[in-house]
Amino acid sequence: MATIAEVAALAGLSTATVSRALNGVPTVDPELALRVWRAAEELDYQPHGPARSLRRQRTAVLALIISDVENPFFTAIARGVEDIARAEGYSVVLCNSDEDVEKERRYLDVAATERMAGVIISPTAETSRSGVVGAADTPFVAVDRPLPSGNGDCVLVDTRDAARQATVHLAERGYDRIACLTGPTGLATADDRLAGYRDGLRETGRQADEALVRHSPYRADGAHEAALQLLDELRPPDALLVANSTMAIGVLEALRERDLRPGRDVGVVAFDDAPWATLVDPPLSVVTQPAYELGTSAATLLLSRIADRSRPSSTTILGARLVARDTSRRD
Amino acid sequence: MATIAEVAALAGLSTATVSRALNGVPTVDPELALRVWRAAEELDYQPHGPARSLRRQRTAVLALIISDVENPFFTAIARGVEDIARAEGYSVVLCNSDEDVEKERRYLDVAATERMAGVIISPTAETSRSGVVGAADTPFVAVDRPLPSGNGDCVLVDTRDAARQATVHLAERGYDRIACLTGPTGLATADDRLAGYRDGLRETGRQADEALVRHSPYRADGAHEAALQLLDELRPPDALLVANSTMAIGVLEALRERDLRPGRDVGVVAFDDAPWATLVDPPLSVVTQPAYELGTSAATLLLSRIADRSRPSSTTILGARLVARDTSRRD
DNA sequence: ATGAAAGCGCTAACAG
DNA sequence: CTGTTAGCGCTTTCAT
Repeated sequence: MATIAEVAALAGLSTATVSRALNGVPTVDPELALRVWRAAEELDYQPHGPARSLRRQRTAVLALIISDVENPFFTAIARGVEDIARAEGYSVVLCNSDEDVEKERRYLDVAATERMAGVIISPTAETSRSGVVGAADTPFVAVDRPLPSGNGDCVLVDTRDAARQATVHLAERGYDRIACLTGPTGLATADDRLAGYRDGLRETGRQADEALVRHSPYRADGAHEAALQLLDELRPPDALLVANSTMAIGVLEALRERDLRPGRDVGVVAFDDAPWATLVDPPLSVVTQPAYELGTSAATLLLSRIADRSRPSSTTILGARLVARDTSRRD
Repeated sequence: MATIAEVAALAGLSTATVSRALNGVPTVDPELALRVWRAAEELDYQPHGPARSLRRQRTAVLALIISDVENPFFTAIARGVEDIARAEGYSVVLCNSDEDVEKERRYLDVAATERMAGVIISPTAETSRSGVVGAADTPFVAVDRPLPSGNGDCVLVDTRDAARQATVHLAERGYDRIACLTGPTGLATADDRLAGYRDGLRETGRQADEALVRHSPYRADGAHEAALQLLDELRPPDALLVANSTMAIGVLEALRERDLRPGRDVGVVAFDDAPWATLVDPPLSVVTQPAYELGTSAATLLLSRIADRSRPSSTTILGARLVARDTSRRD
């Protein structure tokens, strides 16, 4: 592939002028600039990114590390991040940690090695233990879940309050034995939703009953099994608060297997307004989170941190909204 | 951040030895290697990727350019690619072209500029016009859709035959006026599915009727509108072949708005076995594509091309399978 | 087995 | 406004 030196030779100019022309430095004689452009075109010149990064000591790429590419919640975040980033001239690379500390660690390493400009990460449960992120000096912001250490920039959802609202809503709709199916202990969102559930129980004068709480990975199969267990108890719940939409799939399947109709037999509210939520029968009541805005806020925050690494760290908390549909209705 | 020179100084060795030790060259004295490792550890040394890439003239990152991160079909491909790539020591960066030639072009540029080792792309409808990919000399393979030019490595699904099967299936189940809701003209998968639909009509002795064909973007809203149009015709269809699962969402919504029950009133078969397909009422009949295998095959193919750029180009075609559930059943 | 030194392609002082 | 030149951090001959 052509180098800047070849372009310079063809244009009969120095590499410095070529570099300047190509980078749009305004002091270049327009006529020479034209010659440069033509020569570059002619040779099908492509700048050499690694060389440029080496020289400039910075890159224009951001890493976004999420735990599940297949979850619409995270892909919506990705869109938000992308939109902001590209407007500012950054590229975004999406990394899928799969809720696995090892993969996460590996991507963090790649980000450091490639000297990426910054990283937005939705930390896995155990990121905490290894202070990974804090160590590297790549700017970063946590999204959806704070770092265990609790410091650094982050943008979160007030998921605890949303869980509380959802629980109160179920209680008001006449459900009495409300269970909670949440994610793995240690994952902030899972813990918060559980806490909000307990807040809701307390608020409606209900006794917390540990037999009604189940943890499972944020996946359909785990939730399916957990739901089955719950439903097969001697005193099964009459309503379920489910911590994400992937889990909701497993839960709805379990209900069907037990011939229980959501809403009429067992109330259900799940986090995340998946595209299919209105298509299932009956339409699923959900807590909808501002995923896209989570992405735009995180990206904006990261860019300001990149611009000023000494700025005090900040936490943004966005609200979530209950969308009551028919799985939280008895009739 | 520490450089290799600092590590060398601390270890009391030359940078050459440090480089060798760090890269596991076997001729290094084990004791010196140990000293190197310790010094690197001590300084929290992170190799400088751009410098390494510049010197080595290659990188270990692959780009995967897909048209919709929110579509489970593509994210499944991504998983396949990732699994193969990481096993071979490559990282994968996911790029979302959003079915937009401009974004696609931009990512292709990034891949070229960053001298990525290769790219796997699901080309947008118009990639054809601009011979973009062929131009760059980054190795690439097309996945899911061939390049317009038709040359180069690719791995596809026999989607035309799958569409034919699905159409015949609908006919056999007693549906008579079968419509086809496909993607934009020019997108290979959209065209192929339409062609297969026509094959199926012919095979079952039916007349193709252009009034029963609709094109829309591969999105829920477009499909929703197109379905509504179709259903509001004087002689509406009694069955719908839908070209992907995102569109299926729009179609099912349209059906509900017109108070039509899938299966009983209007037969439906959609491409892609989305996670929610069994949850809707009644469970959705689908054509399931081997998305994950598409990803692994594409990655394997790309790696062999990287290893041997002169190898003859190849085309892999994987089969798809009809999964008949209840939306293609009258009773 | 180790070290010295060149050079990958680019940008940014600096000089003119 | 343009050219000369140094050097970013690393790997890899080439000597030793």
